[in-house]
Amino acid sequence: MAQSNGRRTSRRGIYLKLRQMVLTLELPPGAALSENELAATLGVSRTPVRESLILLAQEGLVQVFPKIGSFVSRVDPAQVADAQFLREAVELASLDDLPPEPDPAVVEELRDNLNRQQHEDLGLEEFFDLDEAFHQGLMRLSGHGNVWTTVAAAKGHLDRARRLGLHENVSPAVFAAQHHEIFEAVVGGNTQLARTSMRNHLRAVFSDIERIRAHSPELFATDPSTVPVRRNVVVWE
Amino acid sequence: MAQSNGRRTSRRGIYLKLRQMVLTLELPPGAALSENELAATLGVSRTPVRESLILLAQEGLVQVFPKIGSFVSRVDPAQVADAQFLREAVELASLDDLPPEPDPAVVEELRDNLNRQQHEDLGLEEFFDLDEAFHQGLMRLSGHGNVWTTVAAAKGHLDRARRLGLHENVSPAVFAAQHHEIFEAVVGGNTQLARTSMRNHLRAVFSDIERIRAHSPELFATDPSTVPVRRNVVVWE
DNA sequence: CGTGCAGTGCTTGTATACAAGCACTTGTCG
DNA sequence: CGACAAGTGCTTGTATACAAGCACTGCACG
Repeated sequence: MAQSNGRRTSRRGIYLKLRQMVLTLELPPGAALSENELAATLGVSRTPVRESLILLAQEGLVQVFPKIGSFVSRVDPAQVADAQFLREAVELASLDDLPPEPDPAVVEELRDNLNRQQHEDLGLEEFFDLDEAFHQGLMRLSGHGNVWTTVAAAKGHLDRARRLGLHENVSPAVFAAQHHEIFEAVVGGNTQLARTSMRNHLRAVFSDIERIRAHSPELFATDPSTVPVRRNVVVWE
Repeated sequence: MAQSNGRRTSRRGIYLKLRQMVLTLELPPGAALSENELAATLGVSRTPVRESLILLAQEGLVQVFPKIGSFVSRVDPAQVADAQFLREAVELASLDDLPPEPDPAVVEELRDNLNRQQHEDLGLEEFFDLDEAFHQGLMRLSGHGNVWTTVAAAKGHLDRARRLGLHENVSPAVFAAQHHEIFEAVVGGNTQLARTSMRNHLRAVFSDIERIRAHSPELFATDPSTVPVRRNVVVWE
């Protein structure tokens, strides 16, 4: 329910850019962020950078330690589980509010989305974008499109865990098929089938994460608050 | 899932104070907020005040119009409905995850909470605090206590609408009784009854709001973005 | 060789200065 | 009298300066 008015400020752009970089793991979990360094790189002053980091910190994607440093937060399994519970509760409840006659425009949009998911040479980021749009479209179908904003803001840790998973192996094809199954149940008016399909889909996504955690534990937070490590000062020349 | 580390900064205190004032309607919907004025009142510089307002803006409690002004956002019926849907979905789903043997400590805490709700001379703010703690306690019972943080952050508009409602008339006694009903069903292990009780309770809270909206429409937002009005410059002496 | 302590360079938090713009007031001119 | 334009005072956005503190380096001394 972020209420940002459309005015263009440099902060807005920086916030979106950093957020994207964190979610896509271009800025990996644990990476050190320096307000000064980011400001220099982006060609602005500390102020808009700092304000962006504060917003990201409130979302849980960044941790700020006063007088020490700012870091991309490690993927917290507890927050992943919380986000999983949240999205499952919301998306399933949304299915109960589907109208008898869904908006044809949205249905068409979803159908087009599914077609694109089946393309052979689909990049990972493209798939994630389509996945996001698909789930949000379903929420819009039941009139709760804006609630997706809240869910999306809360599932940053889950999204990063998913990207870790799909980076390893596993083609998106399986998930695309599940999307299709959900869609057919929805347009067919079979709410019960839609619910079970959706639940299975979301749980499958979730179970993938546990596998990854055993594989790459260093990207996950172990203790509730892992100790921040100031990076060594490296001087070039 | 706000990830604020415990370090004490003046921003933290200011943010919490302003948030409280907005939620309790001490700063009423539509009120103009000036960064300079707030800074002077609180005895700090613009910086921590400004950063607090940015956070409140992201929560939707404040609207910032560059070069024009900052305002406490009017209660948006759409956001109230969104929050209602969100909390209902989450709280009902949480009941499904109740363990066979609930944590005795939390159960005791809830029982104590309910006792306090029955006090005759209970102030409104005290009731709201108890109400908040009760619902959060139920979530902790099923292991989803942290998800409540996300829900709480998203339901600012709903909370303000509720306060408008209870300011008018209606004693909290009715809601306290519903709390009791839910609690008994939970400790009795009757999940189905708990669900229906919870749903009825939340819907009762929600229906109260529609009544208020007809009564005091000026506090609600009408258009998606109501036009901000710069307050007239008043000079004393 | 080991230990302690000052020094250095970074970090974020806060305060302040300047820039850009909206809305209203007021003066001036037709 | 009416209308237009410059002026005034506020607003937030951005840039910069200073304050406080952590972590490490490296030297001095026992």
